[in-house]
Amino acid sequence: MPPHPSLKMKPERRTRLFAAATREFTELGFEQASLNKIISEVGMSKSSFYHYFGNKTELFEQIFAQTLAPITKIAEAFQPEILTKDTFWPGILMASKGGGKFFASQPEIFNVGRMFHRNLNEPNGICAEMMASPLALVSRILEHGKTIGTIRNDLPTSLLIEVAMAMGMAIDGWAVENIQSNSKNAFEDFNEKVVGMFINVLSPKP
Amino acid sequence: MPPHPSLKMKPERRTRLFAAATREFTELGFEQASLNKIISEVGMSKSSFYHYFGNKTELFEQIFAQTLAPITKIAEAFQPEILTKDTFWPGILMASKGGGKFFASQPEIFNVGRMFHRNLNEPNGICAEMMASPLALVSRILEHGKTIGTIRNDLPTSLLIEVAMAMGMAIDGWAVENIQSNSKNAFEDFNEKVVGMFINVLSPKP
DNA sequence: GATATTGTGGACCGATCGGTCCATTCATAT
DNA sequence: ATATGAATGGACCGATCGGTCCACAATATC
Repeated sequence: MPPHPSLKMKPERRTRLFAAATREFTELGFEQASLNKIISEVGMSKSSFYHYFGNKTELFEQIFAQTLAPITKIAEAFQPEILTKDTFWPGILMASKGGGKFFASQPEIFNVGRMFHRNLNEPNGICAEMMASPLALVSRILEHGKTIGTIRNDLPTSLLIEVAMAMGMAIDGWAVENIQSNSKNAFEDFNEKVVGMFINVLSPKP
Repeated sequence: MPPHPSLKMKPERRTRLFAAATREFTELGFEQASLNKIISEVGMSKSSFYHYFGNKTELFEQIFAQTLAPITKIAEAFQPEILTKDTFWPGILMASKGGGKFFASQPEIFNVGRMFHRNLNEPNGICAEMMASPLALVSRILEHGKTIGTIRNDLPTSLLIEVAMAMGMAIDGWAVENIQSNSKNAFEDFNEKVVGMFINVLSPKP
């Protein structure tokens, strides 16, 4: 893959464009988002935009590529099969904290993540593709957890995935709007409680 | 409130219109749904439509009024304050089963419910209004549960609401697509497990 | 059968959409 | 100074949107 043409843009301009686009995509969803509004917001003309991007979709994809793709790389390197009955949940918790740090280090990633979530169910299927490998990872984690007895076996994995994803998104959305305190303790406490909720739902029931 | 003009339509035609609209609204969301497509699908002209409806929004609202409003009436009559420590979760389970029966008795309500969920986050705010009282009810249930010690007190109610709602929607969506067996036993089992998941997440933690 | 009311087809409207096109400007390298 | 390619402004395109309007058809009332 050759480098994307938009990388030739003046970085500051590219950043402002991406910020405006992220806001618009998040608020309205991909289809409903107005490309006209995005570019007029940053004072860019149609021809300039189409000089750097083939179409609206490419803008979306480039934002993803710049901020979220590195995370999926990390996630792909994660080997759930290594986890044992004793290390399973601590491993998840550690990964969660690590991910949290990564997120905290570049805050705009929160917004991109929300944009991503917001558009998962759009009929264009852009996100569905990008989500394929992370989804497969979650599936692997849950299936492995079932074999070693740390994940409940009485409900289908597909349901557990849906529920876990929905919980994660809900918690993330709530956190973005309600946690402004940067108190590190509070954040760690919260993180542990969140993982606790997943344990409550997903671990085997008597 | 005078009766809505659309009630004068030939019932069979109204039903077909509502079915097509529900499908479109569910698949694409309110804004993205094409009114042109809906009416052409049922062979109705623009003028006919606007003879019975003031605008696109009224169509959405009428579908809601016809199928979901009765449920919210029932929900509003529900008095969570009556529940005690012993009757809390059994009461919820019973209500859940009752609701399930009501749903099962008129299957198209599933589709309308999904349409409703699908559009909750749309920026038009139509659903947000309709959702106000059900949301308030959930809030009352959780707050009351906190005072009698059946709901965990270590996390804010607003977060618990978000998580519970997200779980419910995820489970509902999964069930609609994956439960076709009409085996009554299987359904009751599933219902109990679902309530169990809510108990796992929401009940107090040591 | 004449009259009034209700229902209907379809052309039309302004707005907005994503996307194209081209003439001009700007920067850079020789 | 000039040639060259990248960058830009802005008019324009066809399509689609929700919604309006009016002339005509159907139905009901007398």
